[in-house]
Amino acid sequence: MLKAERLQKIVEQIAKDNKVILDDLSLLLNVSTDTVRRDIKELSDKGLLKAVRGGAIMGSQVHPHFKERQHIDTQQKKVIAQKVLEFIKSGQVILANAGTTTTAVMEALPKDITLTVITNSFPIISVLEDYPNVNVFFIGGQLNKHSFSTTGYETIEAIRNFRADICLLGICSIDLKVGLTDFDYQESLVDRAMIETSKYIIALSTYDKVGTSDPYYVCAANGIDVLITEKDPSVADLVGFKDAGILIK
Amino acid sequence: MLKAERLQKIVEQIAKDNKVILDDLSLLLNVSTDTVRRDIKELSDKGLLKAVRGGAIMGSQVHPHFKERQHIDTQQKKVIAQKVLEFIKSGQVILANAGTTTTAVMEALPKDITLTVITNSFPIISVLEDYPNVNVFFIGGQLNKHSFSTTGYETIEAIRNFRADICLLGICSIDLKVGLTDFDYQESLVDRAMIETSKYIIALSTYDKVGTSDPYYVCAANGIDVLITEKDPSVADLVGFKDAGILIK
DNA sequence: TTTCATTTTGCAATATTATGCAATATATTT
DNA sequence: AAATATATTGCATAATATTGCAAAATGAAA
Repeated sequence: MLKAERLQKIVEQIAKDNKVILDDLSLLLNVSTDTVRRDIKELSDKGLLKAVRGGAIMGSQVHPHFKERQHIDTQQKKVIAQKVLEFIKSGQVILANAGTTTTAVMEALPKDITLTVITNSFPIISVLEDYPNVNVFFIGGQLNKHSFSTTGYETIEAIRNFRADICLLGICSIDLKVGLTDFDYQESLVDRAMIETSKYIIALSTYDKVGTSDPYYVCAANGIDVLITEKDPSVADLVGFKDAGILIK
Repeated sequence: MLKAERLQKIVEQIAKDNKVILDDLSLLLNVSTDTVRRDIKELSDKGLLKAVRGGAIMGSQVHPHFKERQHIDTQQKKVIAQKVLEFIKSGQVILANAGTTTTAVMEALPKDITLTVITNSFPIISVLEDYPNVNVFFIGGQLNKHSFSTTGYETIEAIRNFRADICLLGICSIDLKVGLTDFDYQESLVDRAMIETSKYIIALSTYDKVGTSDPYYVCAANGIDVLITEKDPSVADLVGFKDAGILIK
């Protein structure tokens, strides 16, 4: 049986019974429990179900579409998320922009952490739902159906009413000379506003975005305090940022 | 049975009966009371219920979580949604509050309709994503994890910046003498603000909420223009509203 | 085809988690 | 205070998860 078939059957089962059990699937699909476990993990990463000990159950029915687009570069983003955690302390006020990387960071937070998170990202909201001690403030505005976030005048104005300890900035492009840039004008404005109102800027970028640029300027490279990628800080392309006074992780 | 299933069932029970008893659960779920106790502790840590001697009761919020409410009375809500459609014309500006009924209305909209929708409800956003001609404005504010909506000062202020043609108001309780009331103070304030800034108020209520009341006042019964339930307008309990000048559908 | 790289899969060793039991402690009722 | 019910703790066992690894399968390029 093809792997794709297996995944399909698992999804079908879940739709039918609201749950699947590891051993049952192993028997039904004629593969080891290890494989089933890996399959479930994969589907879980795509947000199609929720992996639990011993099997899987239906994930959140409320916003399934938010999660479906997050399955790109999952591994790198998880590495970045782990690196971010050392900067986040209980009780802080965190401003987070919209993006799959910032969402991955939220997913990596310990379930009992106490924080205030301010964001304009709907996927982040759906993650933080399950964090009882995280106080969430959502920034309103015009819905952007591509980024699943709000933008526009009201969004910018609302951001200016906050002072955050940390700004978590998932970014489109970063280049030592050009600085941070975005391919969406409205989002670049949001990023700017977030940077201006935060004490400490942590930029999150997968390594392939380093050295690239987009049409809309956000800020100079040294406008950020930390740059986090999934690679080791000693990688050649990153040392330039270090020399510019940016902490590389 | 999976542990995750057990936890779900406990939460369901609590939502239904407002309480659970250790021994009952132990029997129902086929696990020792020790395990049930540990499950309850876990859920209690997440804030989903309050552990007490001998079992558990509902936490601070009296009403069940949106995820659970979403699946009750679905049929009635669909009937209501269909009735609402005749009031909604292309090009209008609609203000919608948070609730499973208003969400059901959005789901019933024709996919190609042109509208502007202003809301503080996250589930409505996730529905309207798929409507290419619906311009959506989200009202920011403090996240309320039970209703999946925003409330608070900023929310109220933002609402006041709009003028809507129609206000779709999913309601908690309505009584001819007491008027509209809500069980959540913050949401009652949002409802008030929405009513004040809209030209035409359509209240949506399943029939079982007619004649009931909650602690927080929203507006007088005749403060609304239309009342829509799943029942026929000729039903005895509804004619009183008709006499008060409210259109019943 | 053959070769090489990548992905998939199963296995084994190890770590983690879940569960029931029993001993002890604490609360509640009589 | 005594009796009863419920909680807490530590522990042993079983179930499940994770990790690294090697064999097999698959796919792409020569």
